[in-house]
Amino acid sequence: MDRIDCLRAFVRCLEGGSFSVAASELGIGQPAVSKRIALLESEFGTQLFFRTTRKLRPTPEGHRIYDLARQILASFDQARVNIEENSLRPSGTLRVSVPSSFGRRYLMPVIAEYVRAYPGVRLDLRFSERFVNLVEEGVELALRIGKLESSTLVARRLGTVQRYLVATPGYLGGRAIPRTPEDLDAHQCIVYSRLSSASEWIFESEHGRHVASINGPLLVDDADAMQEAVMQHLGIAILPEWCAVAGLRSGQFKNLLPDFSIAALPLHAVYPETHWMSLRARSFLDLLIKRSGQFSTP
Amino acid sequence: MDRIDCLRAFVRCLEGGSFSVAASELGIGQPAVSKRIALLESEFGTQLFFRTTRKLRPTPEGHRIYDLARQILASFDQARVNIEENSLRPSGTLRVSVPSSFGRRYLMPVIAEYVRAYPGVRLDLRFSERFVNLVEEGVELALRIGKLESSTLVARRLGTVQRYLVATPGYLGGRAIPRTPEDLDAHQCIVYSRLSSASEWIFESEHGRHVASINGPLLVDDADAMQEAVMQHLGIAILPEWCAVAGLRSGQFKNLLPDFSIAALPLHAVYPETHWMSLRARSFLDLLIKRSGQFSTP
DNA sequence: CCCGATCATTCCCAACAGGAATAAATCATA
DNA sequence: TATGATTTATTCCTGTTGGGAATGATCGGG
Repeated sequence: MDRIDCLRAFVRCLEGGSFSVAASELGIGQPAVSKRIALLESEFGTQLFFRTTRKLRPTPEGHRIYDLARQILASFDQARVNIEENSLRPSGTLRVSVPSSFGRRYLMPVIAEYVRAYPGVRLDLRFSERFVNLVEEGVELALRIGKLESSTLVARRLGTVQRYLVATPGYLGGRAIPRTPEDLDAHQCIVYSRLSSASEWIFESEHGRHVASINGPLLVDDADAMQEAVMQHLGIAILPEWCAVAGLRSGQFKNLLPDFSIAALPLHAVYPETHWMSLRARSFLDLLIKRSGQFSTP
Repeated sequence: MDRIDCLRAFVRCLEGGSFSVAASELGIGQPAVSKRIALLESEFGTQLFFRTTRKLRPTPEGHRIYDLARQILASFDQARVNIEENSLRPSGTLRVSVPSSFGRRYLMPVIAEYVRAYPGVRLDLRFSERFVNLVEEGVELALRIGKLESSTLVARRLGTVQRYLVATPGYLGGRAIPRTPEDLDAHQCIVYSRLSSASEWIFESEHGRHVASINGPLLVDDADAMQEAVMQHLGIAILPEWCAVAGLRSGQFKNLLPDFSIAALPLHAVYPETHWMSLRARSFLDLLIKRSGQFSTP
């Protein structure tokens, strides 16, 4: 028997002066009220009402309990209201894990829109290339680029990230421009260390699959840093589109092996499976989905 | 499911950082804890913990609920303690209904003893000749003299009140002293109006039962007033022993018809039947029983 | 003295809480 | 990579219990 309900019944009885009235107010039968009061009385080991079939008068103990019951019910209802009113409008702290360079480049407009739309939410952006443990860090939503490791997380695909093999004319000057993946063997390759394919790059062409084994001198775990390294003429790298496009358009970067395609990477939002996804996370995800067209540069 | 217990489980989980630990602390199984948290989550419509099998971290809503839950549990436990500590020692207001003159004469020593013994109790003595409605007036215990009307009250016999037919020499002077009940017809009889036998007095002798019909000019509903009337030489009255004895001993009163006995009246303590008689009432009743020997003058 | 109102009790049924067993997941370690 | 230990979720089963209808008892009024 729910003691909150018992206390509620008790309060109604005391205020209404009758078990039957309280019963109909509570939408239950009169026997239920009798039992709830009886249960409270045995719970506290004391009588709460002097009562006959006609009169109902609280005992001194009843009066004492009444005050405390009001307090308890107020706290409980406050808890409910507190939560409910905050579930009409997103609120609380929403912690989101975002790949650093992707986030900085593509996400900021969405972030701005979200922050403006939901002023009740405190957004805690965690930029990181790592696949953080969501639960441990209290992260409700994460964006992830690349093939997902199997997990219990729910994944929602948001888009696709194209990648380009690029280098600067400054680096290429004097070197033989690669025509096939195999030619990369003779080049300085800058490797993104977080992908599983760190030691080999895979290309597809009409003739099938080509695997180039890489022995570059530089491993980096940040796309922006990799782009910077390319701009410093340090070598050839596979850059995600948001790092490559500007340079390609301006002519700073040359797109190498244009006839060989590099597998695009999927972009996912992932989150723990739960019966009760918070509204703040839900609305963030919805906004991500709505704006997912912006996550690539046509 | 008791939401108080659910909140308790929730608090233990948050503080202990684990469902299992909370379960063993609460002396229940781990599945029970899982279910209680799940119930709270559906109650509030929000997730309370980010959790995997290894980590447990409260959500923002969980934190908010935590504070309120602590408050609720504190109130509840306070209610319990409040009541329990007051049921070790009698406390509260004990309202007792007492026949006026009997109470003033015989009860005061017991009252004094009770008040000294149980300083936590506020004793609310209601002197009245009426048989008050206990529940309506919030009276937990009543002393009643005379035959009890049938009722649902529990009655505990405390003793017997002897009655005497008395008058003053001052009244009798010049009149014929009654020798038989029938002689009372020629006398001024002072009648106690509360007894059912208001219009006739009944005597017993070795020859059987005698009924004297009374036509006194004075009806009184207070024994002390009746005694006073006798002392004013207004007539003959049946006085309870505590009103009669002093006068009889001092010679102020003459005991009439000594060969005819007047039915003694029973003295009862009555109280509503209840599963949870308060300790204050219980101890008062116990004291009454222990001291019931004082309720007559040998 | 009967009638209406009210509370307590009984009885029955559906719902549910609780535990054991099991599944699933996570993390550490070999 | 595989295994084991630990922890939570789920399932299934059973005993308990909450709830209502019906009934009984009591009170107060006409």
